[in-house]
Parts: sequence; C-alpha cells; structure tokens
Amino acid sequence: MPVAKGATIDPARTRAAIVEAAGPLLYERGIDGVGVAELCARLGVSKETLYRHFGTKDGLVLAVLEARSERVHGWTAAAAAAAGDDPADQLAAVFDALGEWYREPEFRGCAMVNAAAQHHDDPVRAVTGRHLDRYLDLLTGIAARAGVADPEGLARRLLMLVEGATVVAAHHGVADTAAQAREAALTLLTAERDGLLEA
Amino acid sequence: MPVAKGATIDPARTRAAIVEAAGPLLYERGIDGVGVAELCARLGVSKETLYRHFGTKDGLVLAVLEARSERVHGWTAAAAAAAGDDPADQLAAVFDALGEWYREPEFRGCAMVNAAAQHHDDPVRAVTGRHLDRYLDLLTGIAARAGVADPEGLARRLLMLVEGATVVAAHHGVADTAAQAREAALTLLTAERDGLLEA
DNA sequence: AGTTCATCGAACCGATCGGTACGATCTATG
DNA sequence: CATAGATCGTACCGATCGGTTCGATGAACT
Repeated sequence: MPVAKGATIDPARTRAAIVEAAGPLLYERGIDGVGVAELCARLGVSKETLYRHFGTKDGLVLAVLEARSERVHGWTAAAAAAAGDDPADQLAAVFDALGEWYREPEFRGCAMVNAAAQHHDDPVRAVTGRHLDRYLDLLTGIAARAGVADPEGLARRLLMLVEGATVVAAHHGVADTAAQAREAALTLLTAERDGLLEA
Repeated sequence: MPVAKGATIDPARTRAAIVEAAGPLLYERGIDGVGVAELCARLGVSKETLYRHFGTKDGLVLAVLEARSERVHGWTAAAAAAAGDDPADQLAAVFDALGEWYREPEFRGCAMVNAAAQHHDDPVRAVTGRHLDRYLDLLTGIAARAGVADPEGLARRLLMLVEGATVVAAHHGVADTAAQAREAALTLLTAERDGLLEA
C-alpha cells in the first residue's frame, strides 16, 4: 500500500508500489477486464494519484508490462547463468525456469503477448516486440557459445519453442509441457551442433 | 449481406452470413474492441436479429471461433493430405501452409489463443482447447506414420512449434518465421525417427 | 508557523457498453 | 387476401467505462 494520507516521503515509491500491485491484477483479469475505479480501490490509491503518475490507463499498462518484461528477463537470464558453463545446461535451465512458472496457479501465459493480442496498434506491441528481442538475445548467446553454425537461426527456432510452450501450457493445460519443450530444445541444439541436419 | 428486409428465405442463411462477416472484424479489432452496435452496422443486420440468433455477444463470439477453428483445421489437414505419402513432406506442408497464412496482411495470430487471452474463465477457453486438440491430432497422425517411438510426445513438441511460430510471426514480424519453424520441425522428426536423441 | 504538495475520497462528466422493446416492413405460406 | 414470422431501424435502458475536478488532510521543508 502506498502510504497513508499526506505527502509521501517519496512519490516515486508510490509509483513503484502502484506498478507492483497493479501487475498481478491486470495479468489475471486482463487489461480490459479491470476498470480504473476497481483498480484504484484494490490498490488503495485514488484516481487522481494514478492519473498524475501515469496520465492514462494505457500509461499504467505500459509501465506494468515493462516491469514484468524486465522481471521475466531477469529470471531466465539468472537461471541460465546459474547453470554453469555448458550451453546445453543453460538452455535446459531456461526451460526448467519456464516450467516453474507454468506451475504457478496464477500462470496465465505471457503477459506481453496477451496484452498485444488485445491492444493492436499501440505501443503495447512495441513492448512485446522488445520482450521477444530480449528472449532472442539470451538464446542467441547460448547458441553462440554452443558453437553452432547459425546461432541467430537456432535462437529464433528456440524462441518459438519458448513462446509455443507458454501458449500451450496456458491453453492446453498438460503438466509436463516445459519438459517436452526442453527435450525439443536440446534436440535442436544437439542436431545443429553436430551438423545432423541439412535435409 | 443477409438479404434485405422481410422474412428471409432461410434464417439459417442469415445466421451463417453473420458468422462469416463478423469473423474478420472481431479477429482484426479484438473481441472487446468492437461493440455490438458497430458490429451490427457493419454487418447490415439489426441488433434484434443478432440477439435472436445468438442470444448474447459471447454466443456470437463462440460461433465465430468455432467456425474459424474448423476452417483452420480444414486448411492444415488439406495441406498435409495434398503433400503425398511421406510424413516429412506432410509436416513440411503444414508449416508452408502456416507461412502463407502469416503472410496475409490481416494476419493477427491465432484467433482462438487471442480470444482466450482476454476471456478467461469462459467457454472460449474450451474452444481454444479443442482447437489445440485438433492440431495435436493432425500432428500425432503424421508422427505415427513416420514411425517414431513416441508419436504423442513428438506431436506435442511440434504443437509448440506451430503455436510458437504463430505467436512469433504475429508479434516479432520477421519474414521467414514459418520456414524456420519448418526447419525445426523436420529436425525434430528426423532426430526422433533415427533415434538420435536420448540425452 | 506557514508554505508546499502528494494524497484521499467522492462527486461528476460524456461516452459507450451489452441488451431490450416496439412499430413498421416485407416475404412466404395457405 | 390474410396470417405468420424474420427482419429493420430506432429509441431506450441501466451500468460501466476512462478521465476530471475539488475540498480536505497531513507530512516535509523553510
């Protein structure tokens, strides 16, 4: 909760608290599924405060999405980094991290992709694009360290597995989706590293 | 357009025309992005007619999604069937068909997944689940004909590629996404068929 | 002590939402 | 020619939407 009444010690703290508290609600119910009034009520914040900080509901949404993208990127990058030096282990760790995420009861798919599916033209799509870019950077690094011939290409194929696993986990509800995706990812990595492909 | 004024020769024709015309509009702008009033105006249909046929906006949405799922399934199954007897060719044909879809200017991702991303608890999610089931059936058949040890498992990995490619094509906008997915799918099929995996 | 300013709470705005009701219109049927 | 029924167009409903405004409150700075 963002303080009580009078002047907060730090307005930036209020802003951060709003972003943090609004995130889960918007994620769970969808952007169009929560009105500003209810949002403020749940956050314990007045509309005036919200609009002074973000100007617009979309402004808040963008801030929330940016924060979430940052956090997801932190998770996956940390998981990969903690997996040691073997690129295959790093790749496996990324999918294991995704698997933990899928198992959370609040899991509802990728927030950025969900948002882009309902806000079409908007800057929301730009945030989603940057989110995928960051995934791609992580995967490209792993692919490059694995010494494959075409790291960018492999990374793009792995990105499809990441997002595809997220979609399937969210909408098809089978338990070991992440494990299946991990298998597939390792197969792709191994095949490309050993030059097994070229059909 | 559903006829002119008085009693139509066939009310079922009117219903079908509404479903067909509403589909693209809801797909392009999103379910919450088009009001019933505008929807009726574009369709050349009165609200009373729409509500008599579908009862609810959600009723129309469900009918539209069912129809689209049917059509997508028809496309991909036909593409696979037209590719001959080789399961690898059939798999490649599925991704080629997806590639043609991605290239359409109206392409906005998987309508069922998009809808499920904004309508949470609803029967919409059931339609989406059935849609993924049908994809899975198609892919399982191909995997089984390829003689792999675990057709269901491979099919689930391929399903992630299908949905992942669709998400990436919709939100990352790189040209040859479907071709990349096709490469990955064939790699998975080949690896599993030749028993190259087992890490 | 007094000024400043972030905040609250609630009233308020016009617009739009999904959904209903009704009288008029037209076609098909008998 | 009369009846039945599908349709149109429009007006209307209450609810909710995103957003604005304002007076009161209270902490921080001078």
